[in-house]
Amino acid sequence: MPRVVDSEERRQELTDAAARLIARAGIGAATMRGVASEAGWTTGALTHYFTDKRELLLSTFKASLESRHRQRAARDQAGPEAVLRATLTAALPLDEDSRRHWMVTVAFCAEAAGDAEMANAQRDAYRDFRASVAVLVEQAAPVRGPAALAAAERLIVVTNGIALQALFDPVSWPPRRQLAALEEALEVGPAAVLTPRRPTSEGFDGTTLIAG
Amino acid sequence: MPRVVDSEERRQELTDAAARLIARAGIGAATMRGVASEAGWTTGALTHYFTDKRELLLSTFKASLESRHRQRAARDQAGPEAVLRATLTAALPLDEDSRRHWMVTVAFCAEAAGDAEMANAQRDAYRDFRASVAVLVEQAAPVRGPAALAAAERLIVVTNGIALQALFDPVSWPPRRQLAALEEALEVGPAAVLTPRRPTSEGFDGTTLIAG
Amino acid sequence: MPRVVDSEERRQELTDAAARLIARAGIGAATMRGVASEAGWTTGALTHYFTDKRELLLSTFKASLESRHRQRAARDQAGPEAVLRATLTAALPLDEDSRRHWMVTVAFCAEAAGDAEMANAQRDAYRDFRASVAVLVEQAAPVRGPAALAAAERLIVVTNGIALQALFDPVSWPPRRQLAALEEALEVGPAAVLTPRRPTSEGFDGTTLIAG
Amino acid sequence: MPRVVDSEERRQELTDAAARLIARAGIGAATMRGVASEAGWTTGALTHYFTDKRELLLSTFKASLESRHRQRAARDQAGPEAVLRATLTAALPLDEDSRRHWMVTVAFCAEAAGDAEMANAQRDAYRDFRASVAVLVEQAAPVRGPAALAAAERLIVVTNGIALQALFDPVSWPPRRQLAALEEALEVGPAAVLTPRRPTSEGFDGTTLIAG
DNA sequence: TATGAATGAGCATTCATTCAT
DNA sequence: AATGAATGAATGCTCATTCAT
Repeated sequence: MPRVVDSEERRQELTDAAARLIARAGIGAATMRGVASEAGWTTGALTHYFTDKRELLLSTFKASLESRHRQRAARDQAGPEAVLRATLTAALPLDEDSRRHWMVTVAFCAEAAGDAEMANAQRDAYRDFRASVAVLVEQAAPVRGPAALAAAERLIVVTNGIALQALFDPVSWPPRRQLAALEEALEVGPAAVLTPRRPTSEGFDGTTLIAG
Repeated sequence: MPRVVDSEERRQELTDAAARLIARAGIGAATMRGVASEAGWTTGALTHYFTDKRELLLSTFKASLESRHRQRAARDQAGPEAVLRATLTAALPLDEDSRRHWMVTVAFCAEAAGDAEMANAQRDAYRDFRASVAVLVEQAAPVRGPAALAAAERLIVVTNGIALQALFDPVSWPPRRQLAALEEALEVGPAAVLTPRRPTSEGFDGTTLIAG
Repeated sequence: MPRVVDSEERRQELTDAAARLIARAGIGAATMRGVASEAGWTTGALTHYFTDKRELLLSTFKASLESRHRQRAARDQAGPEAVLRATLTAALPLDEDSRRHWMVTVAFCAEAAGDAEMANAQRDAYRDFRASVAVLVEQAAPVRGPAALAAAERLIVVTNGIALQALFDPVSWPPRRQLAALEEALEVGPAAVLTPRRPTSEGFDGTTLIAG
Repeated sequence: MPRVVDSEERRQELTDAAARLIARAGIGAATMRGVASEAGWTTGALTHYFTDKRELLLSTFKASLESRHRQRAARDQAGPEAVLRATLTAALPLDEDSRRHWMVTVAFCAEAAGDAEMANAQRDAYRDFRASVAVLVEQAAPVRGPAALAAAERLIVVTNGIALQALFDPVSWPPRRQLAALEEALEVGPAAVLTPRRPTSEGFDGTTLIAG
């Protein structure tokens, strides 16, 4: 009998390394050698678990999504409003981990152009997320069906918009600002589905932070 | 006597080719050979106008921005509200050209990780855009200073959020839907700075479109 | 107690798979993985029975020879003329099996260049065959000693010449033509050691077959 | 203007190196790096002139044939008997050069299995040779049409048979013996189309040479 | 100015081989 | 006996880059 190995765990280990590398040094640095080295393995081990680089990248993207989903599921015991808030919050690049997911997503988008399968994977992931948020909206607010889906899209518009700016200009968009902007959108305007959590005196005023 | 060549025009020609290639086939296809071939030149011509690949990419990104700015400037004769609308609209991937700019931006973001100069170029481009929009807001609405900047950010949040979803799922986000979503955000909620243009019965209901 | 395994039988099984693969897909396809897969085993099993790839190839060549010898021995009960005829006939690529032996031989020749041990194995195999044929000639015809050896060489010249052409152009050299050409050489000219078997009206006229 | 290079000459230079390497160290040694090194160039130069390894191998085989043809053409001024003799003689591995052609041919055969295009190239080369020899037979002997083609095949059978044995066992088959065996076949038996050149007392007795 | 020949490092991938189980 | 995880060197090939013309 050969050495017993948890194949899925090893794959996870390797896609984690790939995600780290992509987030830290760009998609261009995500070579087979680079990923193997980041993971502390050899290239041979990499090809043992992934047929080729494309599959590694695809798996890295999917694992990154899985990881977000698992985090989301872990919060499912709270009330529906809290869960919706937490779900959208988890989609913001607030810490190293979520920022990494965003970098993987963007890198994957840049790589997916001209690759139908990758583009579809990304589109499906987005639609899944939209559907999940719609369900949460139905649970948290008195909207149903198409209206819930439209509300979900409005919320994702705001979340993604914040995330992208934070990705481009992290200094101007520290976690506190991202959260304030999301909170405001959730409570005011077309994306508003939640009642204000607290009469925050802080507001959404980023200008004082654009020092750098 | 050497042939007279408009150096700037040639560079534009080459960065256009690079942008086309990146948008069509992904950042991975943007090799020196590939870009030269797309432009109808040889690699030698490429290295004649750009010291190396990095400069080519950086120039492609900057040229892509320039191109957007030029389009924006071309509309400056209209009223301030119209100019603001047009500016944000121009930031949406509504046609081949603007979609190309977005793909370049995303590719550049994926490439910029771990490259301070590239990351700064992207951040500065974002800040320039924010400042431009803030000026337009001051001209179009009764807000000034930091409040105008915050309003600009809100508007960019919405614009980028729509753009990113449209990039991931073009089928669900045809031009008409993108415009409706932007219009709604401009007129309702925290990002609202404009008075409704028309009592549109259409609204922002994407659900009927999410069939495919 | 370890499983009881007929080691020799297993080696035969593996070299057979190697021969099949070489004949079907060329020497380049004869990788350790490929041979193991063709045999229905893993690479580990392969290295269990052969110290390395070189030994596998050498064994495959030798096993291919053994197999021919065994077929020859099986016919030894017939009269000397028939045995000589059968021996040379068996050296022609008339069916899948003998064609396979020829492909292994050729592949081995291509591989043996620059490898003294392999080259010697091939030379010795050739000399063994020559000696065997010489003995059969002595039994079948009234020639002895050096003259029998020279006659054997003449016969092998013809046999190999037919075989090589049949290998290059199987369509022009179907089994019937190969046999006719051999028969003619055995009965006429410098290689003739046998009396004509039958006054064949067919003759050796390949031209009608070279249509395709 | 770039450096002026005779592209065809360079290709010839590279395929020559490949042929040398294949003959000296076997088809397994004919790697891109190995061939480049043998030729005194880099791998980059190799891929500049050949799209991939397969094309290099195919070109090497074809160039090897071309070379034989050129040598044949150079003798075309002599009388028809001499030309036929010279053509068949040139097909024997008598010197380094012709031996190299044979090794390339054999290596190519081992590689061609499972590659239809390569196999066809080899078959066509064989058929071309057969047709050429048939023409020479018509010029040198009073046979025409199908009979000439059959005679050509008989001669090639002998030539190839001698060559293959000489390839396997060069010590037993020095040039003198190869020539004697060919001469004998040309003048006696089914392949005889020529009148004896001289009443040689030497005959075809290889046995005294099989010392080593 | 522009070419394309040439470089050689680096790429993804395949391979023979080792070895713990 | 047999597995298959793991290695790392080597492979074919692509690439950015240089440079003589």
